[in-house]
Order: sequence, then structure tokens, then C-alpha cells
Amino acid sequence: MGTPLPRDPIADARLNWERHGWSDVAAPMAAITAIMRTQQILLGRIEAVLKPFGLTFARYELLALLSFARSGALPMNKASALLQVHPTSVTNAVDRLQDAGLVIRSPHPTDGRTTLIELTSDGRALAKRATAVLNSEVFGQSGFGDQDVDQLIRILGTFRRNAGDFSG
Amino acid sequence: MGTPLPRDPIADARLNWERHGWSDVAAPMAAITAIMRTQQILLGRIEAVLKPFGLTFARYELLALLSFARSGALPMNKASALLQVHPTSVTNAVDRLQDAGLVIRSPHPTDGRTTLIELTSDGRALAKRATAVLNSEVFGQSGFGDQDVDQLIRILGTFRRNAGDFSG
DNA sequence: TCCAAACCCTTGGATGTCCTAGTATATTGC
DNA sequence: GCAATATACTAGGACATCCAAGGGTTTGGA
Repeated sequence: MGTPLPRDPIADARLNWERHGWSDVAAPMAAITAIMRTQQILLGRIEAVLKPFGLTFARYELLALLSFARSGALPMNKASALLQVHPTSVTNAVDRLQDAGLVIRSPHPTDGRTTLIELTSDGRALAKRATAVLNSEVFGQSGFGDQDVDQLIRILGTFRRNAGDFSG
Repeated sequence: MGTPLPRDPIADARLNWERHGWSDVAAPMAAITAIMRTQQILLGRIEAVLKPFGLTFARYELLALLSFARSGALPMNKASALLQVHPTSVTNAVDRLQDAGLVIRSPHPTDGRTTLIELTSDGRALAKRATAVLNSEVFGQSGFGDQDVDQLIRILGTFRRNAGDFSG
């Protein structure tokens, strides 16, 4: 992403939609496209911050989730549900975190089908350090105004509930 | 995704952040996480709609971009800049679209370094059909209220400009 | 003129996501 | 108690994204 474009490509796409007679959906198209692009930008920032720790966002999310669990351990299926990703994605992340010595797999005490993911002390320490940098470098400099943050949380929260993410 | 979770995992994460003394960045953390999740949901809907056409979102975006170019052709580097993805991603998408007979590569008339991507008539027709379904099935049923759509476009537009996406 | 720097595209490698089985373990129902 | 169904995890494959490197083409300054 070298030089900024002279024009906003999403605004241009919206104009194209309107010119082709799709005015009724041009605005939501622009909003959705903007969400996709914003996610891409934010993910880039996050991954850049995590790279020195040898972490990706997917692995960090799992580490952070475990660090908030009282016991520091969670069943794989629970992690999959909470992170809202496919079970195979969790398998993938655990494989790599385990190779790095940040988590270990252990059998569930009563259910032979289930595998527990457990944070090692290294894993806990790394999660803490990575979170500190993420907080200061990304979340603390999001570029969103306080009011806009509230709006985003409200709008996207409603969307996610309607999409069936949660019922609360 | 199976059953909705009983609680909003992002709201829970925000509470965890506050409990750990990171209240100052808890809200932006929640907003950013919500953007990531919303993107995931929307991408899932879009890919589901495009699948019957043999398209992915990345390929559709390229097809749509070409269909709006007067000549139906664009240099690869221009497409990369407008779609805001890495050049190798465009190479990948063009490879597959070309295999499907939807675009062809042609040499640039004056610059030997540049390759033009050109829409075939099949490609143009498919883009049209896919856009129609995307408009009715996704953009027309986004789940965002009209006011919220405007808010998203404003908030994310400001963010993208500040992030250096465009200067206009 | 000529060569170094800049630019364009592709190849190869690493990650992540999802989907479709396939294997192992639990639970249910008869 | 045993068979049928459901659940949990993993293996393999398809795609997409990025980065690093390499080979060809242009451009621009010495």
C-alpha cells in the first residue's frame, strides 16, 4: 500500500452501483466493503505488532482466551465456539502454539473425546507481554473517536446478535 | 455456526480487559474485535452466494472492477492498487479466472513490463449475474439500518483516510 | 550512450480459514 | 446390553493473503 490513492475506491464503487441502477443497495454495499477493508487494515497493524513475539492474531486470540480462563485451560471445542472459528482452525493454532511451547494438550479427565488446551507459564508470560504492546500500539491508537467507538460497538453488536452470534 | 452463544464473547472480552486494569483501551478493543467478527460473518454470506457461480469474493471483486472499466481491461498493478491487495494476490486470482475463461492476459501496448487483464464476454456476463444475486441476497439484506449504514460509511471512511488508503 | 535504480509480474514458501471425510469416544434408545 | 446416533478432534485439500526473491523492461542520471 504505497501511496494513497487520489480517490476513495469504495466511494467510486458506490457511484458505479448508482450509475448502474442499483441505488437501493449502493449504500449498504459501500458500508460492507468498507468493513472488509477496515478489517484488512486493522489485521495488518495487529500482525505487525505480534510478529516480534512470533505470534499471529489467530494464535494470540487463543492465548488471550486461555489466559482469561481461571484454570488456564479450555476444551478445544469450547475455544472454537468462543473464538467463533472452525474447529480445524483451532487444531492448527494449537499445533503451532504447542510447537512453540506456549500451550500443551492434555486429556479431559472425564470425556475421552475431549482435549484440553492448557497454557504453559511461557505461554502466560508471552500473552501478557503481547497484550501490553497491542494495547498501547493498536487499541490505544485505533484512530476512532470515542463516540465512534461507541457507535461501532452498538451497530456491530446489533448486527452480530441478529446474525445469530449470541442470544444475550 | 451452531447454536448462538448465551453471552456476547466480545462484551465478555471487554469486561476482562476492564478487570485487568486496561479500561482505557477496552472499548476500542471491543470495537476492533467486533469489526473482525463482522467481516467474518459478511464474508461467509458473500462466499456462500458466489459459490454457485464458481467464484470467490477475491475473484468477484476483480471481475466487478474490470466490468466497470470502460475498456473492460486494466493493468495488473492498477487492479492491485484499486483492490488494495498484494500484487501476488492479483496474480493468483487472474490465474484462476483465466483458467475459467473469464479473463485473458494481454501484453500492454507500450510498456513491456505491464500485463493487461481483459474481461471476456463470459466474464462480463458472469459478473452481471453474480452482482444481481449479491445485491438481492447480501447487500439488500445487510441487517444494518439506513442510519447505521450512513454511520458506518462515515466512521470507516474517516478511518481509512487516516490510515492512508486515499487522500481525496 | 550506458549502467544502475525503479518498476512489474511470477514463483515458492508460510499462515490461516473452511470443508469433507475418517477415527475414536459418549450417549441414547430399544 | 448393544446398536444407532451424536460429539470431538484430526488429516487432507482448496483458496486467499502476505513476504522474499528472481528475471525482464524502462527510466534517468553520469
